[in-house]
Amino acid sequence: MQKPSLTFSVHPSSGVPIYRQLMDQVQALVAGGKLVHGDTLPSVRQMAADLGVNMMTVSKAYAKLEAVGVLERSRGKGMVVGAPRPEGSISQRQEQLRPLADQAVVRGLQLGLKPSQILDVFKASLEENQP
Amino acid sequence: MQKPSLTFSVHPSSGVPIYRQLMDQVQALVAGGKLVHGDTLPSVRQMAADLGVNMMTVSKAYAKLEAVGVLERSRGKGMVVGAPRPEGSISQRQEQLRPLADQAVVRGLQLGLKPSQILDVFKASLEENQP
DNA sequence: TTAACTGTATTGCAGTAGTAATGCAGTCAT
DNA sequence: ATGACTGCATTACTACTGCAATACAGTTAA
Repeated sequence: MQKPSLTFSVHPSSGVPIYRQLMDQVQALVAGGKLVHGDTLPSVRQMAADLGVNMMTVSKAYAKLEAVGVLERSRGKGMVVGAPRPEGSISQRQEQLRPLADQAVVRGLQLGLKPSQILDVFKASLEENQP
Repeated sequence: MQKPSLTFSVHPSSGVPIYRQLMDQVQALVAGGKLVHGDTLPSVRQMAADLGVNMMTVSKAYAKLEAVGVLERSRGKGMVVGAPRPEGSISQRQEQLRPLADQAVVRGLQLGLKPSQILDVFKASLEENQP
């Protein structure tokens, strides 16, 4: 199933690599449930044309997303959103999340925010990304 | 004031650049209150010898930390932990934290964790980094 | 002043990241 | 079988990153 109105955008001179901007957007859509198992994404050529970039750049993003388990790809067909496949126990997965959490927390403290104020940011982010 | 027992460590082949590993450690110590305004850090040569790396690598880490406002440096003297200087309103600073929070949240969702489980990770991280 | 400490600027170099042009290869409707 | 669509591998080039060797420059106490 092709989702009609998914629009992506990249900012080539933002410092963040194009392929990564694209990855993040797809990943957020999947994590947030806007894209679910079975949905297809625009072809590399389509997406490349839309964004005005080389198709290999798009391909690279897709490839990395497959490596992470977000997408499944097959030559001649297209890119499809993969089935969610949680690996390991809950606490193991929580452990994996820890470094990112630490990074954010340290940054928050360094901004002079109180723990409760930092927590509020996390809560807000959770609400907005809620599936 | 020199803190006697601060020990740093780097893992050169971890993929994370040495200077960044060092930055993160110092930054975490400052954010967590283990290093406060006025404390001095080991000299670049000292630190370089301890870690077994080039002193320019240490210097680079220190330089970046100064750019971020964590340290103050002056030639001939040494590196000193700067005064905390929160900029902008609370909500402005919370806004700055938002991208990092989003990144962590998306990752958590992608790991198949429930919002409450993600929040638990954040709380745990906050406790451990508490000033 | 000088010794012994501080950090810095310059330069070089190897490795990698990011992007792209182009041709190859699988799939499917006709 | 063929055309039109899929994604992929190869190659190449640029720019940047990370690290280091070395020489320079400020500070302070004797």
